[in-house]
Amino acid sequence: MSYSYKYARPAVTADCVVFGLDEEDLKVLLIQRGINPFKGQWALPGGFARVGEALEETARRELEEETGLTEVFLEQLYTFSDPKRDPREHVVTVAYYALVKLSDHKVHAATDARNAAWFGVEDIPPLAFDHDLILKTAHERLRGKIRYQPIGFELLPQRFPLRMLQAVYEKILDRSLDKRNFRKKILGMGVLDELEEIETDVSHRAARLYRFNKKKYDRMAKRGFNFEI
Amino acid sequence: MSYSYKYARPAVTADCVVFGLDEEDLKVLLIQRGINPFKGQWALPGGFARVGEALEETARRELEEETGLTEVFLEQLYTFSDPKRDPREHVVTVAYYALVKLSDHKVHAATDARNAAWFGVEDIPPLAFDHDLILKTAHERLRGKIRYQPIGFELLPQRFPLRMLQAVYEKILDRSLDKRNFRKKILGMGVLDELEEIETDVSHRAARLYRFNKKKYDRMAKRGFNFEI
DNA sequence: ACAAAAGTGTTTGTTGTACACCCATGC
DNA sequence: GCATGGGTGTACAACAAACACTTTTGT
Repeated sequence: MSYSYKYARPAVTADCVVFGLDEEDLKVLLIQRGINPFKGQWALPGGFARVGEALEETARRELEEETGLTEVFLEQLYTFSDPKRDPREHVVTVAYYALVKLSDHKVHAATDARNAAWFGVEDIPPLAFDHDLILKTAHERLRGKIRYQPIGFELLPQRFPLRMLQAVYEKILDRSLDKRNFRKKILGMGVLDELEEIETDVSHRAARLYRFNKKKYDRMAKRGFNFEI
Repeated sequence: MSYSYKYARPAVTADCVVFGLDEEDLKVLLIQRGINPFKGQWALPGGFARVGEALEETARRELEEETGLTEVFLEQLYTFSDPKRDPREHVVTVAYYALVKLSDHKVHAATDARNAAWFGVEDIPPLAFDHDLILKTAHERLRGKIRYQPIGFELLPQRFPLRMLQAVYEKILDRSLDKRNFRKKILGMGVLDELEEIETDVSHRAARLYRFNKKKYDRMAKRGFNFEI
């Protein structure tokens, strides 16, 4: 069985750059390719589009199949279409980036896909295809976007101490921030709910926990409020 | 002759949202479709990708074929892949937006394509496919991007008075700006060359002309300078 | 002389930035 | 009692915003 078209068509794929954050680093999820080309090399999770499926669905489906991840924050990044980016033939790939709460998802990735692993963004092995370029583009987008969109929360558990939120920004922007100014600014925005809870299992004074209030943010955004760190 | 593939493939197209600015309005270039589907309706210029051609090339090629425009500022916007966006079959389109200096290009569009025309962004006829959505997305992108990237100059002739630059911002951001503050800010950035020339053929005091100095801007940007209006 | 737009500074309020200490808790 | 991070305020500088009049030129 095969499919015929009057004119030649490029193949279409979706690839995902999945970011997670742990105690040390900003991390990216890679899979080891089981087939040629680039068999055995590390690559971004992704795969071929099915007809009748929007590309975001393709990205989510492949992500689940290859890494077990579901229900992650996912946003389109850029479409890469250099005809030589795949040695086999012209393959257009629509790249997405995802942000996951590593605390929730660490387990899944390990169970569902033995050949998936997290790598520190500063310590990435050579990647298949043009995936270095895609990764670099995603990293730049993340750095740019985190400053004026409230996406940093996607990397944290729902309840988090301010220290962790500050660490998200410091790790992604790659510079240190002043604790007092950071708190003043983020609390001043009024998009965080102060919870009654405090941290547990820490070997020092426990910090108060906060939660991002998306509804409040959406209401404020509609009225012209601009999130910005 | 036809082309066969083991798995079904969506078709791939590139579409362009071409913005221009005249004395009155921000305008968009549309073409009237000569064939079905949507024959006779207005649509964004664009067409099918060729294998071996990067999609930006597709966009530029179709733009020239359909409207006569060449060497415009062109940047990828977003990829639209809803399987129902084309009634015939699943067509993934990679959308671009272009900025043109209407003063230079007005003529070409008229000669090379009788069925191309400029429409004010607030006065767009019903468009084919999901082109309204693409246009809306492009307009939002333009509004967002012009504030922190020096792309407004792409809509002006090389030499322009500050009044015209201010008008670019006012028309795209859709609000009025204070003349003194605007001049202070843009001149303070040091990315404009003050020319010896002044306007001609105006029925009032002629303004000094300026030119955007891209080299200076690039150098400053590399050192962390952020353009922002 | 009139119409049209060019060109120009100052004041005020707001926001960003820099900076250091005491407190609570677990070990 | 010590180590670790939690939590807090102030002063100064930089930037944004509001605002009005004189000058130049063409008709």
